[in-house]
Amino acid sequence: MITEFYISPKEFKGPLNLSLTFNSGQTSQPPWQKENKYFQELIMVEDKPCLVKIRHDDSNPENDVHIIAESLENVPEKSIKERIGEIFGLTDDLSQLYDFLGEDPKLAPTIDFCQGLRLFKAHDPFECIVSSISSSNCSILRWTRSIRDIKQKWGEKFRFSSGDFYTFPSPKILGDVPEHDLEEMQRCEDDLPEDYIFKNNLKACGVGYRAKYIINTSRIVESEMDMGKLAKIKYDKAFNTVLELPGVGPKVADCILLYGFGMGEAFPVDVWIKRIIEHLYFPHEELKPQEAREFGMKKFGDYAGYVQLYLFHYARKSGLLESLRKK
DNA sequence: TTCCAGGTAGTCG
DNA sequence: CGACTACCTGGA
Repeated sequence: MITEFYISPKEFKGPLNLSLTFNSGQTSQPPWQKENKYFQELIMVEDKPCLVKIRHDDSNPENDVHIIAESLENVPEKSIKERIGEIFGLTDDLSQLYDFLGEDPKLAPTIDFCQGLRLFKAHDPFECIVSSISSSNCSILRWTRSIRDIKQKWGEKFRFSSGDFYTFPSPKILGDVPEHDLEEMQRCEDDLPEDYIFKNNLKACGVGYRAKYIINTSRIVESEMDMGKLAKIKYDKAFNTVLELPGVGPKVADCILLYGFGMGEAFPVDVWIKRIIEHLYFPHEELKPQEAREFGMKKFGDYAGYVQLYLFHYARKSGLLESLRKK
C-alpha cells in the first residue's frame, strides 16, 4: 500500500537542505540510499515496516517536501509525517538558531555555509548505538559499510518494489552473533568443505576489535537497559548511563544522545571539533577533549549539538579543516 | 609496499 | 588521578 503526500515549508521553521543534511557526515546511522532524486530507507512506523522515499528540490526553499511511503500494512499518513519530522529535525527552529549563531562573531560565518542543514536523527536508537561504537577511530566509509553488512546478515528482510531492504537486528539477535571466524567455526557442524569461508560473524563486517564491544553492548541493552526510559531521563544521567556500555566513551556517548535520542545539548568532541574550538576560542592553548566538551556545553547550551554540526561543516567547506590537519 | 588516521580501554606511575 | 599506548582496517 502506497501513501503519498507533501510537506509544505510553511509547516516548519527556517530553510531545509535535504542533500546537505544527508551528506554532512553525521554520525547517527548510514545515509539513506539515493535512487533518482529520492532518498529512501526502511523505517518502522508504529512498529510496521515502511519504505520511506523523500525528495526535496533544495534549489528553492519554497518547494514542498515530497514523500512516498510503501508499507505492507496500513500506516496512517500522520504517523509517517511525524517520524519524518523527528528524523530530519523539521521541528527545529533554524531561524532562531541563526539568530543565536549570529550573536557570536566566531559562529556567524557558519550560517552561510550551512543554510538548511539540519540534525539528521537516527530512526532506530539501537542502530545508532552500534553505529556510534563502530564509528570510533574509524572512517565514515568503513563504518557505514559495516552497518550495511550487519543489516544484510542478521536483519529482517522486506521486499519492496524498488528492492530488498533490511531492518537492523535486535539487541537479542546481535548479542548472540559469533565474534570472529574461529567462534563461527566452533559453532558449526563438522562436515564443512575444506575451503569454506566464514563470513557470518561480526569481524567479517569489518568492525575490527570493536566486535566484542558490539556484542557485549547488545547483551547489556537486551538485558538491563531500558531504551524507552533512556529517552525520557535528563541528559546528565543519560550520559553516565550510556558511558557504561563497552566501546562507549565521551564522544560516542554524546553522539548516541544527540542523534539517537535527540538531546540537542550534547556536544560530541572528536579530534576535529577539539581543533576547531582551540583555533577559534583558545588560539594559543591546547585543550583536553573533556575541556572542549565542557566549554561547548556551557557556551552553546541547548544549541550545542547544532553548533558542533555547523562548525564541522563550515570548517570542512571553508578550508579551515585542512589547515588544522595534525600538528 | 609501508604508513597512518581515529576514540576507547587498559596499564603504568 | 593523568599520561601513554595497543587495538583493526582500509585508503593514501
